[in-house]
Amino acid sequence: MNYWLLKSEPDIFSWAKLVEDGQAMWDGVRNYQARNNLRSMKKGDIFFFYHSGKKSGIVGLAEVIKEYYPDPTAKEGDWSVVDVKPIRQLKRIISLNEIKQTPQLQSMVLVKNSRLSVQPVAAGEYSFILTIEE
DNA sequence: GCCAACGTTGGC
DNA sequence: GCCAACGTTGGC
Repeated sequence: MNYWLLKSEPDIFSWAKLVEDGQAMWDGVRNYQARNNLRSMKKGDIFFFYHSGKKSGIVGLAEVIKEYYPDPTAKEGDWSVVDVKPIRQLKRIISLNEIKQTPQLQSMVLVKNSRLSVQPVAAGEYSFILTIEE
């Protein structure tokens, strides 16, 4: 079991939309590093759903329900998608600002490479974030 | 809306 | 293969 963090612009695809739809195909990834991470995701892996933009932060927990397959929205190139479903919303949004100010989370990819849209999360980081959720 | 950081493209 | 120019992302 691995943990991840996937980013989305809420105007493009939001947590609310994922909950409303019940599941989704995570398409549109056009960055090789992000794509490779996407391909490493296994069925049952859990990830943080992160909203980028004005109110950037982690909003929910979701799960991979289907491993990678070709991205039907890609006109050219070798791109992939996975299918996901929501698990639950976090009790509060864990903002990027808070993550940056939390010493235990300084090694997160989010802090070091904020642009990567599909990134791994260490098990320790995952469990720590859940402890500060309350 | 600006701009820093990063990735990609293409000329040489 | 280097690197300048350009495009995109995303925080502020």
